[in-house]
Amino acid sequence: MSDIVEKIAQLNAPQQQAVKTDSKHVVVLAGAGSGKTRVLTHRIAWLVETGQATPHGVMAVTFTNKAAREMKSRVEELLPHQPYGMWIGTFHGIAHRLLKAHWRAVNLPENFQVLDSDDQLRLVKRIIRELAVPDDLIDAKQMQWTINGYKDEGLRAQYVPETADVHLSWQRRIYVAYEALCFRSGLVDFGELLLRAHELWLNNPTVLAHYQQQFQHVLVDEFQDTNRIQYAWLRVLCGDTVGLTVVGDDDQSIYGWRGARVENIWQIQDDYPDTEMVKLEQNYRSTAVILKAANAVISNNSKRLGKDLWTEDDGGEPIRLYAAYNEQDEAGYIADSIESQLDGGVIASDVALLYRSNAQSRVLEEALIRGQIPYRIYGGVRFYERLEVRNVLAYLRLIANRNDDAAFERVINVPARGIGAKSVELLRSTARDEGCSLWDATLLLLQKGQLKGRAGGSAHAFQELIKSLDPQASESELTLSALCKVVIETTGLAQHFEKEGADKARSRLENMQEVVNASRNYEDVAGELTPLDAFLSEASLDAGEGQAAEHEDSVHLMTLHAAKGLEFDHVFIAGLEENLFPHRMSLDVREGVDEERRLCYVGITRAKKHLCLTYAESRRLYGNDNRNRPSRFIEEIPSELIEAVRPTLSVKPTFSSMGGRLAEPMPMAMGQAGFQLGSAVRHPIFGDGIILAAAGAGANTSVTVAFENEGTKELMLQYAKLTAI
DNA sequence: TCGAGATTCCTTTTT
DNA sequence: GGAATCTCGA
Repeated sequence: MSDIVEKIAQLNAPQQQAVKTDSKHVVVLAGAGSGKTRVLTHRIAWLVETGQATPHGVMAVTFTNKAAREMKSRVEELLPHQPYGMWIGTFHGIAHRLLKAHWRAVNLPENFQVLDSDDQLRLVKRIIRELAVPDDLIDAKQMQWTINGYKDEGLRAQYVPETADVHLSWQRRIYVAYEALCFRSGLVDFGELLLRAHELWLNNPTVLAHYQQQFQHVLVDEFQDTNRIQYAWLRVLCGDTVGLTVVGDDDQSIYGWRGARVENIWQIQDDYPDTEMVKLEQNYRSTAVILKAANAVISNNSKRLGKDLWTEDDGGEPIRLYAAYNEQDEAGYIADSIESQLDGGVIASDVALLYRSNAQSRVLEEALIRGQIPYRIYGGVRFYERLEVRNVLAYLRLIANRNDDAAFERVINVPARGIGAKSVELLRSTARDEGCSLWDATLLLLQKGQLKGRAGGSAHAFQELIKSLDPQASESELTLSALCKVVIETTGLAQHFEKEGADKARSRLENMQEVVNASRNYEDVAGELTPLDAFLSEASLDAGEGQAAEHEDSVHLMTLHAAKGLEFDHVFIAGLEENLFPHRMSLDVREGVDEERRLCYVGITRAKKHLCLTYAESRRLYGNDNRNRPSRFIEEIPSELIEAVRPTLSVKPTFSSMGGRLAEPMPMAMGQAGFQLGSAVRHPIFGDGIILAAAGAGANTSVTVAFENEGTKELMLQYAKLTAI
């Protein structure tokens, strides 16, 4: 007890207020770097230590598994004893846990599976096909998006209003069919987890009463990211008795496009008039310069709750701004900067390189590789979303649940075993007519002898294979990881991918091996679930960001979205151009630019010591060159905070001096030499430079190169010993 | 049924 | 520009 009091005494006044308040309902508006996680963890410890809540009576909700893990370990550090039974998890994880415990009450099969977005898309496509939707009226991706949108809003298919609009009514029909199919297959998508958990409360008063009794206090992190159904779920759970503390920052709301509602912050105050609001405005993370820039940018948004972040720090290096010729130059500059930072003793893992869209990462990666700088990309294609991994998991899912149609479809013909589109179509139509799963349809057709020849034999063999692997049906006493291994080998997946060519195959095999490794962690879990079920549900609810490589000393590359919640000494943000950041797509969405600006604010405030922004005057995107003006966000930063770094070039490249020429066809000889306009090159005497222009043809081809230290020179390609760098 | 060329798509995406 | 998906011929 005295321990936690001491720790809380080290917090600043508003933080202490937020931690110790007796108010039952608290909204903590916490600016970037103001210690919101600290407040949350300390409040949990305070509630427990003062006896206002038992560990069992605390629920803490986050959005990512990573955040949940982090919170758990930090709470454990604060408390003298291991807090047993505390509910710390993601919305989806907690919902999953509830549904597993009360599957009967929400009308789900005991072994229901979580459907990830790729499977979801497949199901949607299948339904669009089956319903024979008039050609191209409905796009599957968009339909998936629509369904998720409905679910985020808490809207089931039956409640979607019927309309005369052809498009909308088809959407409604597809949604209805999709729900039916999920139900039949025992599949639950991400939105469904929340929806069912909400219905669990609504339809089962005794269950709700039980949990309202159990929990004294619920705490929510990143509250600005909650959507309607998540709030509704919280609201019902908390009722009139359970305490609720939420922490959020309206300025860091960057998931509006996914249904997040900042308004939920107001909603609490409406629902609970006694709500106390605490603002945390002192920033402990960044230098004054960085903070001023962030404040200046975000002040251009009008709809704000209004916070003014301040810091005791009063200095800081200026923000560097580099205007690159093109994305190659930009990447080269960033790589060079990082290299010299590392030479100066900076640790690679204290450096982050952020960008707006994943497509930007390739060029940046290449530059880092050239500079031999260790890096690691966060996000991008997640581990459990990789093709080979998903195939292994699909086999496992089918072993766990024969009715998992999504898994069935994925692997029935992978590796190819002679059951092609025709046969699968037959299975589908039978399944539809009989209202059964694809697995049962296969059985039925085999019995009736309607699945003959090669397809029939393969289908039978396939079913036997799955059955033989099922630990429950056979006597095999395989451990989970051994089962994984067997699956990879006996199903032929390993050989299947080996055909792909050396490099790719190796990484595929490695990833599959990684599944085997990951499964080991579930072999001796205690609980109601079998190891297989535990592993599968975890796999679908966890992005699978490698835990092992976490602490490797490498530069972090990620999108701005992925960077939220993290902090780094040195931050680079690349691609500050109109149409890229703010993104083109945001420009015609209501309040789209505001959200982009918040994203920019998030990016800037990741930096503790030093921030570098870059933009390219010309950027090759999707195969053609684009010229965009520097991002408006740059102008919004007071110029006295910025130190502009131009490439060392005597003449500033303008459209007429350089861009005009960019549009001209490049002389053949240059391409043959492996160069293009904008290529970074090295000359034995003049040093490093960038090719600005080229003229002539064949042996007479000359290039204009801007050297870092020697100014701009025109060289004959034939004689100048230029090498690409 | 399979695999190679053709065509298409391309913002972010914690779950 | 590149992957991912689709289509068509063998």
